[in-house]
Amino acid sequence: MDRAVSRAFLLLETLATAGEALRLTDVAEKAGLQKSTAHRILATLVELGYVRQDSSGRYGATLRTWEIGARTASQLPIKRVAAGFLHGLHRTIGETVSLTLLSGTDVLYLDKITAPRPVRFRTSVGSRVPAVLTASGKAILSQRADGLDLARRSAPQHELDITAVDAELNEARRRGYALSGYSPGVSSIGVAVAAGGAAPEAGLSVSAPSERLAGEIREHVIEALLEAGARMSEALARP
Amino acid sequence: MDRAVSRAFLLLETLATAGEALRLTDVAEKAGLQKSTAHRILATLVELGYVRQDSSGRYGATLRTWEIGARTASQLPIKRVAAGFLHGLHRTIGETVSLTLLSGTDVLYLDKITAPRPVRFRTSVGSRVPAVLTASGKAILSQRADGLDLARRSAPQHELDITAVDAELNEARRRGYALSGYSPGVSSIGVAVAAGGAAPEAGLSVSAPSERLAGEIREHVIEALLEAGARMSEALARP
DNA sequence: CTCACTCGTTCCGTCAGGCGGAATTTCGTT
DNA sequence: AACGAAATTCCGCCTGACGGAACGAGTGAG
Repeated sequence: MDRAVSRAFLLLETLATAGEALRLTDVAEKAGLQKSTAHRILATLVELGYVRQDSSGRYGATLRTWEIGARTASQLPIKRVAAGFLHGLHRTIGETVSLTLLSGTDVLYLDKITAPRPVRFRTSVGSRVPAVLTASGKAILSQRADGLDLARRSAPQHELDITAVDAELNEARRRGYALSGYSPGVSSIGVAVAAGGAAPEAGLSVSAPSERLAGEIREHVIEALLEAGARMSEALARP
Repeated sequence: MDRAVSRAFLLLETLATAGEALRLTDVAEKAGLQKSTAHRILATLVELGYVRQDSSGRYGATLRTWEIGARTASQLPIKRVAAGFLHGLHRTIGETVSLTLLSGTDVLYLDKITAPRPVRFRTSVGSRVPAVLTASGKAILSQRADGLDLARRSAPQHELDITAVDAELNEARRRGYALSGYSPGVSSIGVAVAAGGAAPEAGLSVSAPSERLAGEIREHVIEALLEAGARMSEALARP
């Protein structure tokens, strides 16, 4: 295991997470490296274009990482296939629609079309949330053999009642969709998407202020989601 | 300059660009590395979670890079500030609107809201296009002292007539916006955004099939863009 | 069924180059 | 000018990266 390589990525992640440019001393300390070591590796990263140094000497991540990451993401078949369905849902419903992907016990927000009437909740594309806390995540878990296990593994950190989660997943499996409201005042409805009979890994969800997802609108949204989920699963099955 | 580090990123970029999973032999060859060296570094990247190996042994980039890249991008002040203006433009115009950032002689697509009526041209978020070929890029160049130089530096690869470009940039500077149609059938209109009197680095643009950007609609779009550009520049000036 | 070929993986002797403590330079401050 | 703090460079030690070669697993042809 190449030490310099793992340290380089450690530094890069440190800078990307920091948000602001950091001084060498702080980067080194956060990463637990010797100053001279951090300096040498950072110089390499600067030369490669992944990091830049501002005029005051502070180090920050460039958009290079984002750029090559975007290349990976844009080539994902699931993202290509989903684009049309996301637009369709957004057009008929008019609220924020998201595409999520199961990643470990979390759900990763792969894509999103935000509502014209902006909602103040921040789950930006690229962010990671425990699957069991989200609507699409629950929908995915509900249709997987290891769903409850995945929920349990992220449970300790969130003081979940596993019995209640189990009941909720059963309910979701029965209905075909799942609900969530872990962010106060915001409701979500999610469905799972599976490629050709396999265990689902992706999900679609609609989020909006709770009052805008009530009554008959709610039924309408559920219907649209179920259809989009089914059609997208179908589209994924035959490449 | 840590050799292993630069090789690790070389391999990562190779995989991210490839789109499909690659065999060790091919990765090594594309990157110009010895098989055993590539193997060792790839094993490190797998351990770190940036690369994964499918059941047939092929290597592919994971979404890890995308994830930490997204973290960097989402923290960019310019992206936060632009979000509202992009939505505003999209709502009033109804066509695809983009946020671009000058990066060397290229323009980087930082964010985008695509039209409900989908247009078939692929400049996805994260992609890179020579600034002098795009509307927002020309708008940016037209307001920079080094604009013509930047255009010239990317010119040889694109057989540009520098005299014509110079004239076009002057025209754009005079009007405050720039046009483009390098993709046949698609027209774009772009304006520059500058933070507090400094040389502009960002741009806003509207793209649509040429026939939808004609006549009085066109005037309407230009007006909206000019106002959004000015207001956004203003918003960037006071942090 | 066997042979031949290819590709992934592992081994290992060599030595380049990563390591980090310390020295030096740079920068900002009083 | 002088001080302190931080960035950068230096340099001797020695680890761990390197890559050619050997090995093993898988595959297809005969």
